[in-house]
Amino acid sequence: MHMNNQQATIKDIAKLAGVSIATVDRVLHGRGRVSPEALTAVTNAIETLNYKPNQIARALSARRSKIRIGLALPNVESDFWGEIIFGAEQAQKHLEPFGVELISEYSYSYEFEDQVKSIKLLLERDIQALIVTPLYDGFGNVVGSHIPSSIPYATMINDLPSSNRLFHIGPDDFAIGSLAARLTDLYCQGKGNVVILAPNHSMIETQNRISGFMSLINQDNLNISVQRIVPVPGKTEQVMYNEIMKSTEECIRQFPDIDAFYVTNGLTEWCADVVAANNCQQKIKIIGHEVTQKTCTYLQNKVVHAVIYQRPALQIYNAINLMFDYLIGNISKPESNIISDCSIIIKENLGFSHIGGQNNYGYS
Amino acid sequence: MHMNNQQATIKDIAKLAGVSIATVDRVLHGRGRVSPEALTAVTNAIETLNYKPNQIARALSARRSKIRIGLALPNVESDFWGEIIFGAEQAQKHLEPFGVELISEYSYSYEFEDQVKSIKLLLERDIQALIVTPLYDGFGNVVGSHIPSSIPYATMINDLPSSNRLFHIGPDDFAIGSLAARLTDLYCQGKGNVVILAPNHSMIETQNRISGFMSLINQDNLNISVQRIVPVPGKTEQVMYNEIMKSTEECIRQFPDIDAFYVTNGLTEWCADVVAANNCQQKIKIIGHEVTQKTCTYLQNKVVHAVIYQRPALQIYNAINLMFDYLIGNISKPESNIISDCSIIIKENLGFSHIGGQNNYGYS
DNA sequence: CTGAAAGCGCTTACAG
DNA sequence: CTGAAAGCGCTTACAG
Repeated sequence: MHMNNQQATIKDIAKLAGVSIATVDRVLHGRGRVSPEALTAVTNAIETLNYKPNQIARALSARRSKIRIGLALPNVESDFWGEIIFGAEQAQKHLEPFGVELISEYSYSYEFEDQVKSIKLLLERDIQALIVTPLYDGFGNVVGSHIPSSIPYATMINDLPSSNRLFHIGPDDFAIGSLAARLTDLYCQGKGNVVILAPNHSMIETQNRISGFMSLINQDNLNISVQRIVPVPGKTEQVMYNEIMKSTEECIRQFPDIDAFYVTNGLTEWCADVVAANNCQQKIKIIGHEVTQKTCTYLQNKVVHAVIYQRPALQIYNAINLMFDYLIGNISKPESNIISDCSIIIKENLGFSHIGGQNNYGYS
Repeated sequence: MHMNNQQATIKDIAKLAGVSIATVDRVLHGRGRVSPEALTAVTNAIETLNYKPNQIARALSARRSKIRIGLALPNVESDFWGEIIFGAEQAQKHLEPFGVELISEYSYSYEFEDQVKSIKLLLERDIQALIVTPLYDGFGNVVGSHIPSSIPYATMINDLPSSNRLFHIGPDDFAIGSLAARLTDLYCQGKGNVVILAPNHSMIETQNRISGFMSLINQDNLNISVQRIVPVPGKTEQVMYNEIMKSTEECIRQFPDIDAFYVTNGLTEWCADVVAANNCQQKIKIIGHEVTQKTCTYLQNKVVHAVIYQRPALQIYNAINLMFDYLIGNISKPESNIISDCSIIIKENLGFSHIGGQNNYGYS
């Protein structure tokens, strides 16, 4: 006898509906043709027994056919994208018993064309879904147009809002820009001259961070004066590296009464290199983004004062899991825009913050 | 033919070792008697094929016998413990297909004796493991002695370091005390008089937070002067509520030049109630712990300035999953002391911080 | 000490 | 349109 405090199984509803489990399965997935009578009988049985498919059994069974998810990612700033890769590996490990295979293609620059190549390669390998951090060229072209509509895809970190992506996961850039302004205000003790260093300046994400930054200053009437917003050019690690060093150096010269740098992206450590080299760390605070190994040291030494950490490993881990749940039918349609939880990292919480995706039992 | 890029299964190693899968299983779990020859053959096969048991299949099979995990938790401050319950429900949902059943017993006070009763009730219900936030009486008695050694148990939030608990998960209280001092310093713009309000004052966790707070002041030579440390008595919500209101009121009277309160525990909102009622929010900053609904409002209104959030839902979610992994043999011995990642919550990141365990795709 | 068999709950050909 | 059967990879009695 079936205990009624147990979860009903497909067998239970087959029995109650007076059909075979194959028919129940057909109803559950809406595939194959089912007679109207069978359909209602099964639907009712599902209702009365409050049937929830067992995901484990579903997964074990699904193992017979591999699920391939492609990842098209830049691999430029090594700490940041390395953490993404780590998160993908965690997801891989977690989903391997479910028959999931991840196929990665990296572009070693922020060039749009490189990414288009990556996506082509992935599509040749018979992937069922794709996760991409979309890059842009200067002409409004987006990678979405290179993905056939049969392949569901998600964006991560950078969005393609008007595309037909399945979902996007990433920070609220405007909000973290405001947060950066607050941190700047706090570390400047309520008064200071700031220069904003903006790599990837033309990207909408960067623009939003800057807007958020300016907005809080206005809204809260902060005594923070933005001396200049400096676009830092470059689409490869080497060029960006040289350019941000140069820009930092110039700003230190040009603005002798500067109190803080706000670096809008993960290149914070290179700005810090220059500030430390010029021995200005007492005078100039640095507020930035992301956590790299060197940034940790600079936080310890009080060269960098606060960074906003978007937890890249967790983002891709979640993106992959969400895509899997979608492919396997656990969820019919994910939330379209998932805002990542970003952490404030300062010297005093560095020790217990789960950096690099390590030690987070929530996903390992 | 077995593709060598596929994970080996128990069948593969059985074939290679020339035994049945039952024997392989015996070797894997060290149960039953196995001949030395079979043992080495299987061990070698496992080695050569780099065999990893499929957790999904294991779980599906394990479903035939329920796993019962007991939770002995206080349920006093409703927002905080409510979030714990939410996290447990998430874990329940996640692990239900694995045949896991959670059995909760709550104590509606922080009284040691109430918790001992809870544990007795749980033990009567044939649980295989236990997770507990241990309470203390005034005589050094601990709940560990009430748990038979056959039942593995974990502590959460409060530790029993010298007990034979399997693992502990919780914040580094000393470190978050230091973090609180830094936040106080920042919001006081580098100078201020502080009163520490300390509910659960006698608990080692509270003591550690206070030590951490004082320690950073000394170590970094902060211009923060702690006017007084006020123990707030009470072991039930009602009493604690009255007492912290009273203490806050008295401090506002007694220390007219106070710049900030540091509330060492999750009762921050009640301190804020009094500060707001006395219209002191312009003058007195509040730094505290945990996030409640009212605290969110107070953060918005700048009555409370910063709280340190230990993510209770995530902690119990992780504790339950870890215990499950241990029971099912996925991990032989968890790390003994797992430091939770605590978040800084301020007005500017309230909007995108995943509060209450909601929206965290890492565990739902 | 060992192996054949049934079963966990689902999916997927296959044969009607 | 429908159902019996095999299978996903493991565990658990049961019979030798």
